[in-house]
Amino acid sequence: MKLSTKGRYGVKAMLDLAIHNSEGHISLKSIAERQDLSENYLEQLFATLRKAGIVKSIRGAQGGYTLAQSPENITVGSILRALEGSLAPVECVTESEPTQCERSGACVTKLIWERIRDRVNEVVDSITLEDLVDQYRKLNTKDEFIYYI
Amino acid sequence: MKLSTKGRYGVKAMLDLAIHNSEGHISLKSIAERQDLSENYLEQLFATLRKAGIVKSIRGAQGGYTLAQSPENITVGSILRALEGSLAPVECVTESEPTQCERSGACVTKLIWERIRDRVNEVVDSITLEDLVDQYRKLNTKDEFIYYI
DNA sequence: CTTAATTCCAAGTATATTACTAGACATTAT
DNA sequence: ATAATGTCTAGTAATATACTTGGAATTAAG
Repeated sequence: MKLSTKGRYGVKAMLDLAIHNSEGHISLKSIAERQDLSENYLEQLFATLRKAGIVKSIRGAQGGYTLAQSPENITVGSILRALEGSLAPVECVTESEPTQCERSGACVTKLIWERIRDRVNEVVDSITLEDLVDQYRKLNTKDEFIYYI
Repeated sequence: MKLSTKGRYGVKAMLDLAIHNSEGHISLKSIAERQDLSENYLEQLFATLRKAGIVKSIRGAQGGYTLAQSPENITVGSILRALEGSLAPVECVTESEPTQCERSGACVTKLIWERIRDRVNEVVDSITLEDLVDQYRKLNTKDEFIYYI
């Protein structure tokens, strides 16, 4: 039941981007350096995020990425689902195209997996990038800048 | 964020065992046949469940397994955590021995992972084998026996 | 116009994990 | 004595993860 690095790095990188959102285009290189992540690997994650309409890119020198929507409209859930796929704990309760077994109509354990799926989605869909930026600013006051993400 | 087959098969097999709990010792062979699982693989899962004190075994011919506690005292959470380890979505918020990074004291994303962990635990700890057996009996009335798990 | 900085794209790869299988041994009811 | 079980350890094929590599396309700045 672990998230992969895609989800973890993705949220971290998106929070970094949100924190610097007012500064124009942000390069992956700068995000990778600040967050100590592989730039090449981040490229793949941001390709996915771009296709999901969560970030916008500008190519060329001085190019980079910006949020495609304002931070209060980007949820952790949308980031995680873009990068990880459905957060359902088993295939058969995936929201979109569940691959149902022949017993799915009256499966007892399925009820457990659905409840887990729904609670997880509730949590991640209730937290926006704005919430995280606010938390970040509370923890990182200007006089003791420590940059925790 | 997927469960492995350990967790899925484990809950399935434990529900099967709970359903047949009144019939004495249940062999892995019979569980494997009814649930269409590998008997050898189930052995490994039940070795773990036995060490966790969730099932008891009787060796020799006509031996098998029984629940170590009554069904209302065995939660899905205890089964899943025995087989999968912590259900936390990332290592750093594992309940017992979290491997903390140097930033953990004031990490923003950590708050997300803790909330997911807590909601998942709430769900699985609130569902007992008795609940599942009840559900099962409702879905599988005697006159239309279909044995869905 | 050239260069450097960037995104974009497609493959390749080492490592780890998963989901088993295989086989030998120990125990016990019949 | 035998057959039916659980117990234990090791091996293994397939898959997924977490990247790396290399090159092409784009564009701001000098």
